[in-house]
Amino acid sequence: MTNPERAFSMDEEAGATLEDVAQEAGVSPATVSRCLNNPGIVRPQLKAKVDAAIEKLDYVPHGAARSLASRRSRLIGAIFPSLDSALFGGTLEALQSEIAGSGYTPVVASSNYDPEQERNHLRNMLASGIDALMLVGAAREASVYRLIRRRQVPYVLTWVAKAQDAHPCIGFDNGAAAAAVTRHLLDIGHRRFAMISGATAHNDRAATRLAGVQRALKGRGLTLDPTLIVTRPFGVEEGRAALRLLMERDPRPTAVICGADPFAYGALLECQSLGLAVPDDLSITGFDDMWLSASLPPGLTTVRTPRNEMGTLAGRYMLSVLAGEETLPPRPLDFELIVRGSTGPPKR
Amino acid sequence: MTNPERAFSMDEEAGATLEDVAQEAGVSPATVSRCLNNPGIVRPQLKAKVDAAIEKLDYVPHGAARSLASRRSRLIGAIFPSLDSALFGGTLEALQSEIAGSGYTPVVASSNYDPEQERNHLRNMLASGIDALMLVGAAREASVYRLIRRRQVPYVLTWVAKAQDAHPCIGFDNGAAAAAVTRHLLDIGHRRFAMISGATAHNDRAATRLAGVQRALKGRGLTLDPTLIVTRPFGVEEGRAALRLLMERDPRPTAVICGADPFAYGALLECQSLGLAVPDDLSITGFDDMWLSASLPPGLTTVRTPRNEMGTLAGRYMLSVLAGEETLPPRPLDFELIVRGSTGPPKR
DNA sequence: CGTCTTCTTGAAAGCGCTTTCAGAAAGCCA
DNA sequence: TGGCTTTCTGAAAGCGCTTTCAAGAAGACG
Repeated sequence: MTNPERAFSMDEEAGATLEDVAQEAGVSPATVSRCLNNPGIVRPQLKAKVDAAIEKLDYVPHGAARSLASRRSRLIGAIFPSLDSALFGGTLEALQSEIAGSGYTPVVASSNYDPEQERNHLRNMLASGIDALMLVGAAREASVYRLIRRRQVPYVLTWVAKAQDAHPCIGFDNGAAAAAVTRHLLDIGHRRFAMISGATAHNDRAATRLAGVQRALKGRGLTLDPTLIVTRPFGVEEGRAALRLLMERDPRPTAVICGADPFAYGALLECQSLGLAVPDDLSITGFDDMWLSASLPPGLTTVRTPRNEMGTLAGRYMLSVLAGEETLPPRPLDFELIVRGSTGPPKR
Repeated sequence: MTNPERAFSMDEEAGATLEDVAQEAGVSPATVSRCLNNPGIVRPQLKAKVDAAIEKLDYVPHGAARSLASRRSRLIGAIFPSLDSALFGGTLEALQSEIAGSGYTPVVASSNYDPEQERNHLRNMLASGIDALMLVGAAREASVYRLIRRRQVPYVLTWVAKAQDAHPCIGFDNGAAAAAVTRHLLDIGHRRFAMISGATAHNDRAATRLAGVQRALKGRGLTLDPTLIVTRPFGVEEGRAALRLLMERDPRPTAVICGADPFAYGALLECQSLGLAVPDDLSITGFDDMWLSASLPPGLTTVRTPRNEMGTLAGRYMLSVLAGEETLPPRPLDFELIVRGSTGPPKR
């Protein structure tokens, strides 16, 4: 057990074990363990000795051993569709801050919007024994959820307000948000709409946003002309290209609803190139209120989504479930319609 | 917030263990273990039986037990200064893709550019038994490196080309990149420079970039007027504010070098507000070639940094060290000066 | 001052897996 | 076919920690 060498050199290679600490402090391993996990029940005097020994030996508990014995890994998995836009970064960062205080660490993966990759990462994470799991969106095969349930891992879906099978969700209503944007445009007089949407195939957020727009239009007796729906991967350049395409339609739309801010940035920039005045010739809206939306002239009308809050609450929710508390995910979070200069009454 | 039906029961419905698999397949646990870790050495016939048993029982190895016995966690730590800009997201995503194939998963944390937080996360990660570690930048207290070395955890620093104490680095020369930008401006005739820099306190990348600019100027017998150096937290609005400030100087600079693209985006937008023509009235440069740099008129002259490549190579380096191969980190990676419309000869 | 609780503590049994080590099986050569 | 080497397999000993369980110490009470 104890390495005899270590008695002589403090800087031995192997880290000190709990047993070493026990010996140093003159107590049993059990007591040291208790000091670490349940300090309340050990006599202060002993605890002080143990703390001193820990300090002296620079002891760090061995996570795997701990997990094995306690059946908890203190790891929380998080799988995002992508990490290299600022979109999910905020959620991840908030999640991380929230759980760090409780000694949990997130393990993360990016699925590149690919269900297959997501499933692989999930398998991997389950094998490494994550205690809880955060996913984005609800659209995935039932077998994936079965896998999770089977392992009894608490999980939460983010970026969506509700899912079909009563999965716990922490998010906002994408459809309502898209509808709100649409109604704003309707209210100021627009009648001919176009939409630049992210791919809806495995992305229920994109799909729901599109549906929200359509629903709002239908509520006023209008429909979204299918030739005025352009579906693209997310990106500024994609937004530019999409706008150029839309401007070739006849008659042109007077408002372009973008399913994500980067599209809208591209659209705004392309208008500038084409010499179109925003909002007089064309109104443009975004989605998410990302970092440039306030700054890019004339200011982007968009929906502020609670992306940090979702991370925080998802973390809090999982911690609470892990603590054995009876927990219900909060009701759908609020979004906020931010009206800026990129929308106005149609002038034609 | 409570519910009689608990969302999840904490009762363990134990999953199949390796021993169950062994029994099902009629072999010893050792053989099953070998099938998992070293399939080559077990007779195909037996392996088939084992595979069938694994399939049948839907067996997933227990990560903690595995780690404990093998002394490897298959976890690789990565601590970033921030995650909610797109800057480090690309590095993380690339790292993740690179190591995923080898069965490793990244555990990540964000330090918010705060050494204290970084240290805490590091402790946490060491405790959870990461096999390797990726950090950003080299500037941190020696005690932090001691902590890592003590645990014998292979590590690599990214976003820097070299560090004082021969830490393994995978990155590019920030100073040379900044100098390249500066020389470009010098070459087209600029003589009066300003800089918008990130905080240099615990950020050696920012510090090195600033130093690179100063070095390049000194090479041509010029200096950077201290009143023309504005230090700000990264952000578009901060860039705007900084530019406004700089335009109040007399005489005005003819070129503003930004230590990061978001600053430059803000600066460009503020010029637009102020009615300044870029590049005729003012040349502006950025750093990192982020997603909007090509699109934001008139196109931002900037330095393309190998942010994905750093993630990939850092992953590859760590895997290679973990595989016991003798590995040298690659020589400093290339950056690329991208000249776009935001720079031109001073017209005044 | 003895008995009954209530707190603390230590001994010991694992948690599920990997990995020697030694033995069995199979292959090889004469 | 016998003796030797080379594969392959199984038994068993942990990896470092948590967590019963029972015993000892300390306090409460008559």
